Amino acid sequence: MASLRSVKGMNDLFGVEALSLGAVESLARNLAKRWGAEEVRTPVLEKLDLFVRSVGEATDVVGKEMYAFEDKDGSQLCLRPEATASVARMLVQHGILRDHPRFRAFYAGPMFRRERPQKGRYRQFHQVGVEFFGEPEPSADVEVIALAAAILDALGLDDVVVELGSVGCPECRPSYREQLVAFLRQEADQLCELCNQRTETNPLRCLDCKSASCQAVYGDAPLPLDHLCDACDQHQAGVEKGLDRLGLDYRVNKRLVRGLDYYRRTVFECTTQKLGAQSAVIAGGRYDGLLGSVGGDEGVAAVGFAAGTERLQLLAREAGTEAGLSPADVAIVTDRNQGVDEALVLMQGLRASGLVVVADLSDRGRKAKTKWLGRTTHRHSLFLEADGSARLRLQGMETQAVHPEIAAILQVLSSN
RNA sequence: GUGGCUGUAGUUCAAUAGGUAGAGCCCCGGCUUGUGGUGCCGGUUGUUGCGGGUUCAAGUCCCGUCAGCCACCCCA
Repeated sequence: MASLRSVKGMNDLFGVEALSLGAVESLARNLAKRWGAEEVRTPVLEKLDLFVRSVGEATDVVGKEMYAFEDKDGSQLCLRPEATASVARMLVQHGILRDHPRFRAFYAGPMFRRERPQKGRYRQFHQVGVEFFGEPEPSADVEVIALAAAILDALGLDDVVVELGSVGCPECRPSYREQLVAFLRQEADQLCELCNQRTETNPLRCLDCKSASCQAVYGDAPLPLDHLCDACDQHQAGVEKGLDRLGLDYRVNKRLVRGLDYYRRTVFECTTQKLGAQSAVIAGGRYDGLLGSVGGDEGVAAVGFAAGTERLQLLAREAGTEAGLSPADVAIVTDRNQGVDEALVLMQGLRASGLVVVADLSDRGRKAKTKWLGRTTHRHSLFLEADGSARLRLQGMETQAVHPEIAAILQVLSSN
């Protein structure tokens, strides 16, 4: 068995685990619908190149955490590490934007990243997310953030903070980046080894280094928000104004950056202190131009976010709002294996009328069956006696004898 | 990829200074209670993660390995 265990970081889900993960997904799905998003499903397996070109080859997600392999025909495939690139690819491949120049997508499903597993982080994990395509205006950013906030709110999560920032656009980012790199090089001897590496590979990410000594230096660093071009600046102002108008709480974080290359302008993150090192629960932003990197129209705007489903679930558990297993409507028990056929007919009828029915029709003893009833959650129970009579018990009510008119029982139960 | 902690029945855990592996829960059966998680009796379950080593003898010591958890990295 040891060798047949599930793969490291990939978990079997059953009981409340499976149920509450599904509950989080449908909660997000229902809310996304209210925002006009429609559900899409894309394959779990994609061409490796899709992520190399959109997410970025230099990013950790693509560079070191991807499950990539060669298919039998020699093509390079991988398990998707995220879904945004896939959705973008889908839109281009099917020319969806011709019919729907503004398209809002919702998705839910498993993603794969080969990292060391820990609390709230698994190699196969789940995300729910939305992408709004073809909407360049700040109001779309506001709607996206409002949806993220609505999901958190619906789960009763009030210790999650929305942080907002901007990483600029191809107009203003290059010059800002140069300034930042110059600053970093000047302070190189003050910085940690990692930040010195990042200075060359991804300087923006230095800004959220966890080292206290680095942060001390970054107090004087040029920040992206202070170096936006006029257009980005106005966009940012528009987003903030919209959020204010809706009364949504957020905190402007001047040094908020992203790990994926495709972000432009707005970036935001919903964070918590309750998941150990995994503070990000929902993260997103704007990625205008992403369609260009997957072979589509460069000019198409896009905003969206992805939420870690397990992380939402874990937070709901701590908040006491996690969905639990629901009780059956009726539990049926026979006396030994007497009256099994009658029981089957009854169950068929009850189920046809929409009730959840569980039963123990085995030839086990009365004791075993009453024990079973005792630990099985249900609203009503029906003890079918060998003589054809039945005892109906409503939860919390006294036992009462009932004659075996199935129709009458059905009526009693379904009118409840 | 790096570091720390852990690894005994399905599960939660025990096992004095190394001496032939135990308990609760759960599960199964019976009795009792005229029938709802009661009480009593009985029963099943383990290559003590795996592989080496030290020893007359290792769950207990040493090495390795794998797995889990937590942290770093990174991210949702």
